Amino acid sequence: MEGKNDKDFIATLRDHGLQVTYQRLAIYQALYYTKNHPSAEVIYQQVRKRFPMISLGTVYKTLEKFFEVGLIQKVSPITEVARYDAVTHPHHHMVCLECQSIQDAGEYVGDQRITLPAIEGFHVVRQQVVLQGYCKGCKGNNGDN
Amino acid sequence: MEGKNDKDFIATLRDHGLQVTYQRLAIYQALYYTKNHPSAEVIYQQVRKRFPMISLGTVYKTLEKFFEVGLIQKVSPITEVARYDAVTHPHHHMVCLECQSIQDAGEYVGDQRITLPAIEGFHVVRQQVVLQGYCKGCKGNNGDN
DNA sequence: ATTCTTGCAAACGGTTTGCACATAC
DNA sequence: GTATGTGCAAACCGTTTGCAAGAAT
Repeated sequence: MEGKNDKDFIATLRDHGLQVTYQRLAIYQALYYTKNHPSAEVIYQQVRKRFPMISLGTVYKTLEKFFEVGLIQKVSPITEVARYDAVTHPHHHMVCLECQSIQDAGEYVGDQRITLPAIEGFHVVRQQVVLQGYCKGCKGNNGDN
Repeated sequence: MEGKNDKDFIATLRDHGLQVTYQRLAIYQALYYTKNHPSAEVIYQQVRKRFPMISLGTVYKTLEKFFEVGLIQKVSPITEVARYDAVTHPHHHMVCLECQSIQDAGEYVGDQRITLPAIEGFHVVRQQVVLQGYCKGCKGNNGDN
């Protein structure tokens, strides 16, 4: 996981059906060697050190492309815009990937102990399970995955 | 939970230390009687049917205020801007409420069966646990909760 | 009377888009 | 040579902000 050279990265891009450019290489490497889940802006600043002529637009387009072919993950936001809920006690949500609807999915956060390793040093205030998928109405007409 | 009248709603607002206006009443009622987790825009359109002079800015300010005093919940987005991750296999995330940093929190989504009732009709593609709290560096200097 | 809220419009910031030029294959 | 990607700048859209007028206590 450490000793990856340019050839490996190029192969990875090709394996995902992507045309290889040095911009894509730089962007993927920058992301690969970061544990921080950086934003597009942060990646842009990082890559710019080596390639000052790169544009922020390219970073956005490239990340979106990477995400489309499954090379990287988009951590958040879950929905494009903020959504509100009059129900204040903690509960889970099911978000439809097609129509963006959100349904409640049970009220078991408090009871249900989600045991995870390696959270020493992290003080948990809230925990929420987000289920992404297709709701009743949208099932069937899903293109991706 | 059904037979709430205006007086009840007014009391609820007062209980949360809020000054009562008909705009706030309308916004809260609109949200209260919706299971859809609507966006600010949707709430605006809804309320506008009864009060055509209301402004979108007021809806935003009001929802933010409601959220501050704990009257409603903001479902998403978890972070303000999109964040990316070269690690593609499903795993949980810890999001710091202070510095917005994101750490991985284990890779147990696949194994860990999160059993929830009432998800018939919903086809789950991904499930993710989001832990919100304070990271090592930010612990202590937290103002809210 | 004072403080808080509203409405309007402008500003803001992250993201997307259109297009001419450049590059990968 | 053709299709695809890049850079730039403008557009876009959800959200926030500033301020004067209005309403709540």
